[in-house]
Amino acid sequence: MANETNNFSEIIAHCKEYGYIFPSSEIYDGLSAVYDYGQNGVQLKKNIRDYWWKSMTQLHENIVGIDAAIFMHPLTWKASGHIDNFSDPMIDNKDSNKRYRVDHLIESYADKLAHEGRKEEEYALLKRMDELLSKDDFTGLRNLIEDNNITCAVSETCNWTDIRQFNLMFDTQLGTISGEADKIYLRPETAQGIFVNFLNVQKTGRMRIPFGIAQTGKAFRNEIVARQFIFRMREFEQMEMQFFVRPGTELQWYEYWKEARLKWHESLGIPVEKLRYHNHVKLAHYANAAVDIEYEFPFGFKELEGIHSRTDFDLKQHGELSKKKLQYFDNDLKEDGEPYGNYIPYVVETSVGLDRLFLTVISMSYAEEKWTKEDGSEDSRVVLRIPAKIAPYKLAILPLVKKDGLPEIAKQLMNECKESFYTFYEEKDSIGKRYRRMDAIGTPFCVTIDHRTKDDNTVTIRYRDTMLQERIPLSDVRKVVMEKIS
RNA sequence: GCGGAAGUAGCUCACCUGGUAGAGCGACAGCUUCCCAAGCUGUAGGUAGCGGGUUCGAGUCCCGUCUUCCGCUCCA
Repeated sequence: MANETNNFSEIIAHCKEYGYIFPSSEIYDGLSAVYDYGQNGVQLKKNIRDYWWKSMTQLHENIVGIDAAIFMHPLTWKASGHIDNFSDPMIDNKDSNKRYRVDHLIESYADKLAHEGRKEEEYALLKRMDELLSKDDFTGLRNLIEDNNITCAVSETCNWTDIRQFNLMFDTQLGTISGEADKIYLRPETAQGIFVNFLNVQKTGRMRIPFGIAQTGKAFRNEIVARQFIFRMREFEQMEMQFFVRPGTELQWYEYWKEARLKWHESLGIPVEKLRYHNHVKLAHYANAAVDIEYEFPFGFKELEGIHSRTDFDLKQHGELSKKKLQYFDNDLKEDGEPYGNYIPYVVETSVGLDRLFLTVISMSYAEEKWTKEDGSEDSRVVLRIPAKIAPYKLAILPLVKKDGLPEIAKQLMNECKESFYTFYEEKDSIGKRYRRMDAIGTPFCVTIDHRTKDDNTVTIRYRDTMLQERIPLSDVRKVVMEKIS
C-alpha cells in the first residue's frame, strides 16, 4: 500500500472534485486568491475550528472567547500601526523585474555610503527619504533614487518603474456617501478586536491575570502575491488567542505557549516530523519575541501559526489614542508584601490560520495508493486519511443491497446515530464502489448491513485507513464510533 | 509584478496542416452481481475561458483580456 504521492495540483483538484474547496465565483472565471468551502470543506473547517475553540476555552478556565465585529473604528488601525507601518511604497526594476520596498532600497544604498565613510551623505539621504515618505511623495522618492543613481543589485541598472503604494488593508465606506471621512477598513487581523475589548471582558468576566481572550474570525489582507491555493488568501480566517500577563513574565508565558501550541498540533494528528519552529530574527514593531510553527506543505515548510510576545504595545497604543486607561489592578502580593498594583498587561499571542490548518490536514491526509490484489490484478484508491475526530462524515451506513429490508435497517441505524455524529447513507452501486467514494471524502468508518444482519443483528464495520473489516453487533455501532471519534 | 505552461462535458483528454464537437471515467434512472472501483440498458450534460480580428467558414491562425499551475520576486 505504498506509492503515496503528494502532488499539490492533485490535492487541489481533489478538493474541488469532492466538495471541499471551490474557486470563488467560478462561473465568472473566479476571483484571484479567493476560495469557497464546499459541503465537505465547511464541515472539516468547522470541526477544526471547534477543536481549537474547545481546547482554548473549555479546557482553560482562564481563557474566554469573544466575537468582535469585522468593522472597527478607524483609529484602531492607527493605534495598531497598520496604517503607518504596513503600507509600503514599492518600486520595480524594469530590467531585472525585481521588486523592492522603496525604503529598503534607499537604506541599503545608505549603508553603502556609510561603509565608504560618507557619513554626511548617508545622513542627508535618509533624512530626505523620511521627509518624502511621511508626505507620500512618490515622485520625490523616485527622483531621489534616480538622482543618487541607486541601482538594482541584479541588473545593476537604474531603470525603475513608478513607485506604487502597496496597501495592506482593504477599505470601504461606512456612510451612504463615500468620502475620506467615512473610510473604514476591513480588519487585517482579529487581534485588535480583542485588545479594544480588553477592559470589557476583564471587568465583566472578573478575569484575573494571567488570562486569555480567544477569537476566531475572518480577516482581510491585500497580498502582494496571493497564491498557493488557500495558503495565502485575501480573505481568510484566523484563530487567535491573546494571553494577558504580568510584565516581566511574558517570556515565560511565551515559552509556555510555544510548547503548548506545538503539542496541540500534534494532538490534532499532524505528524511531528512535518512540524518545526522557525524563530523570527527580524521582529515586528510590536514584538519582543516571535516564533512560527511551520508545517511541511507540498511546497515546502511554511508558517502555520505564529506565537508572538507583543509586549504592552497594543494596549498602550489603544490607551493613548482612546484616552482610556487600559490597565489592570493586580492584588497579588509581591515578595515585599505589597500588591503589584496598576499596570498595563503584557500580551502573548497565539495566532493560527484556520485555512492553513485546513490545508495542512488535507495535505497530510491525501494519499494515492496502489496495490496488487490476491488474484494478481492491480487496484488503487485515493484516500483522505483525515483524523476521525475532525472528518466531515464519521460514518457511512450502507445496505449491501437495496432490497430485502436492508435499507430499512440501515435507515433505522442512521436515525439512531445522527443525533451523535454526521452519517452518510448510500445504497447505490456496488459495495466496493461505495467504499471508494467514502475513502475519497475521508469518511473513517463504514458499516454494511447484509442478510446476516437480519439473522443475528451484526454488521460489518470497515475501517478507512486499513481497509480491514470486522463484525460487530448492530446495537454497538453508535457506541463504537463515538469511542473512536472522541 | 516578471518569465514559462495551460484553459474543449463534473473529471482526464482527443479533434493531426481551419470545414458548424467526440471518447473514457463520473453523474442520474433502471436491471444484475453482492463485502472493497471500472457488468448491462437508457438519460442528461459543451454556443471549446471571455472579447475582438483574419477568413466564404475558427476549438483550430492572429491580437487583447481573464483565470489557474510552475519558477522568480515579495511578505506583517
